[in-house]
Amino acid sequence: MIFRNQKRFSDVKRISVQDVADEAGVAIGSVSRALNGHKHVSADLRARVQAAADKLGYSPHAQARSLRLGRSNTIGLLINHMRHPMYSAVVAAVESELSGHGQMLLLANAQGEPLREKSLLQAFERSAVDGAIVTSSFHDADPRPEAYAGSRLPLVLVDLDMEGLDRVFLERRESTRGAMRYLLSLGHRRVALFTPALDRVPGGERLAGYADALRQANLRLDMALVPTLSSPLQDGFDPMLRLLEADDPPTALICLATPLLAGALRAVRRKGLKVPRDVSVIAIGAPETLELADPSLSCLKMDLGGLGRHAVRMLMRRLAKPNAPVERVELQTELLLRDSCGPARGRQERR
Amino acid sequence: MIFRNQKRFSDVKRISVQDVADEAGVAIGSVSRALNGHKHVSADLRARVQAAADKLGYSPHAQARSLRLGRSNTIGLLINHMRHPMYSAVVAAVESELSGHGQMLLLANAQGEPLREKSLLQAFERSAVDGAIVTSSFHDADPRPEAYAGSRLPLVLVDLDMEGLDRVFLERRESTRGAMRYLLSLGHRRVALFTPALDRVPGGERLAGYADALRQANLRLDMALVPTLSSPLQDGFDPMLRLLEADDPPTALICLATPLLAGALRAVRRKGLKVPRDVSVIAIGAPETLELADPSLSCLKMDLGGLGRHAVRMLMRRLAKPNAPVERVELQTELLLRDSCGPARGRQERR
DNA sequence: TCCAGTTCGGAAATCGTTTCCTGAATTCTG
DNA sequence: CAGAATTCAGGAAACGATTTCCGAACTGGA
Repeated sequence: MIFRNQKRFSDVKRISVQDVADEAGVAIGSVSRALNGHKHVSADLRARVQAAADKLGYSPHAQARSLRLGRSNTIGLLINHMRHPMYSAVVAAVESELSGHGQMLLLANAQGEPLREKSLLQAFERSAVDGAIVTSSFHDADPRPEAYAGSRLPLVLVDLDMEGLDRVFLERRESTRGAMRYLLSLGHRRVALFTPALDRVPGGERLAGYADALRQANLRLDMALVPTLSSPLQDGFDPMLRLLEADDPPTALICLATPLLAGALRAVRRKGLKVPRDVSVIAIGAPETLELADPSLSCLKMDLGGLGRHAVRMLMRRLAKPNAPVERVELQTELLLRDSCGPARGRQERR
Repeated sequence: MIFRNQKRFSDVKRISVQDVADEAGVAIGSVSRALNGHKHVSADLRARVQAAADKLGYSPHAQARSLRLGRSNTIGLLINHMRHPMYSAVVAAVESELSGHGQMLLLANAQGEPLREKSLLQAFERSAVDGAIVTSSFHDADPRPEAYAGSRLPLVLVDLDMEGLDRVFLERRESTRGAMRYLLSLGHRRVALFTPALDRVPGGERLAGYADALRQANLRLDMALVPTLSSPLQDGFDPMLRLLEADDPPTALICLATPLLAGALRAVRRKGLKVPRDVSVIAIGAPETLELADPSLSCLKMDLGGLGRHAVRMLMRRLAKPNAPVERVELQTELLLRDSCGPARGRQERR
């Protein structure tokens, strides 16, 4: 008999401040003042109202309250690729950070479609969220300033460095250069780089760092080692196999920690090669997602939690002081050395 | 000059149905009727109103509307462990399914704390979500019927089989028995089982299936092979190492695909053992999260997407017909054989 | 001509809350 | 003790949208 079952949804009326007022025998306005800790409320009234509210199990209707107050204590989080491990980590971080601020989280997924992204931002406005955090995954070469700037909402951009808006993003160029320099110092001369969308910001930055290191070492940039990949969710098997079967195969790989990496490692195994004996590997991603790999993979460690935490902090700051100067935070990316890199050997010696 | 920057948040007034009415030179009621597709609205009026709305960029205030309408087109999703790969997959599935229904998603994380879970359900009620999907991770031996049944919201339970509420959950006992039987058929006699919280539902079911298989094979259940694990996020290294260094070490492992598995595999490597030569492994989890493992891991494949899809479908159904009979869906779990299991050898032969 | 049906304006009620206004009661101040 | 200041609480307005009710103007058909 615990469950009155389906019927319970319909037959329970929502109790309002009016009901509490009736119960306590006071005016409706007094209830509100008593519950919201206004000054100029007698202890007696406060107690009576509190008792009545408890007895009836009253809890204020958030929508009505936010209609009146003009704020909802809810923020929107717009994700572009939920399946991308990077972004699920951001969701987790944002949620956890937000709950500490007494805010709720409205989540939406634009799936990388600019149109959908725009309509979701509008939906956020309609829902009267207080602000929104937007993570862009597939950046256009020219990001979409009109969509963001046209929004009436306070926005924080995650992982997209766009003028005029609060934003937090990961450093990529310098750290990729560092990873590359490390591999070069081990004697590697042919290093493959697997990162999608080289014509857009994240991929472009990595390519730039990669090229920087080659230039500094007076080595030629061979774009055959940097295959064109459309999506981070693409399987890396075919591209890697092609490279390994080509004339002058790579002895090392820098690769985004997505199915790209899983596929690339499969290709390495398929060819009977070993990491790090034959191929050194540096993954780009969160160490947690690399746990299953053997040997443990060296990686460029992206601070995904930091993205979420800073985004929330920035948004709260913006809500508190709407006219504060725009903030721009670049999170450092660290090269974490583990067991997947070794000295180059093999083919080079024949030269 | 595209960005009027911070000031744009304050100086743009929200435009209301009244503004649209003025712009179109019609009455406020007509605007509402025109936009909401009422009958008895001339094509001319409809066009004029639409034009005015577009020109002003009007979009109705969701809070005000839902206050009046009594529904918010938002549903709540209560997660218990965002970091658990299982639940992030459910989030993704729910989000994607929901967007097809024109609903928004309010996300909250109870972090496995019953108190927090209860207060979040209340927050959902306050937020006037139309319904909620609740995923329980750490089930109490006796789940929390009072919290769920006491809620005024239409609820769908994910992965918790509780009478009286719509629910979808994974089959565990039978599939674990199947995995175990398979390992026994390969000659394994000592199989470790790594699944947390044996005294609660998910762990208990698996243990039951494990024991079933042993009983059918007339083998003794040795609880030394089923260590007590407090959390799925615990590292499996220590427990596995202890087992491998004990007198009669396991030759196979069935393990939840979380840090438990990553740690257990590290322990296997640490002892200089190989999968599947020395230790056969069956993971319990989503194949996507196992991609990096070498060799590729056989697994009990949980249909996480199915959990999310069914949950949304059930909730939509419940909202449409509040008095429909309670629905209960059990999703089958499939044993996916890959390269991590082999015949038992070694120690057994000495017997 | 009359009646029924369509179309739209205007005003008012409603959802549940907070806040402003106002008046009464009480306390302080000189 | 009179006047000023403060405290307290009731009543009503406001937030923005939808909906209902009523009435007026118009159309078309019998």
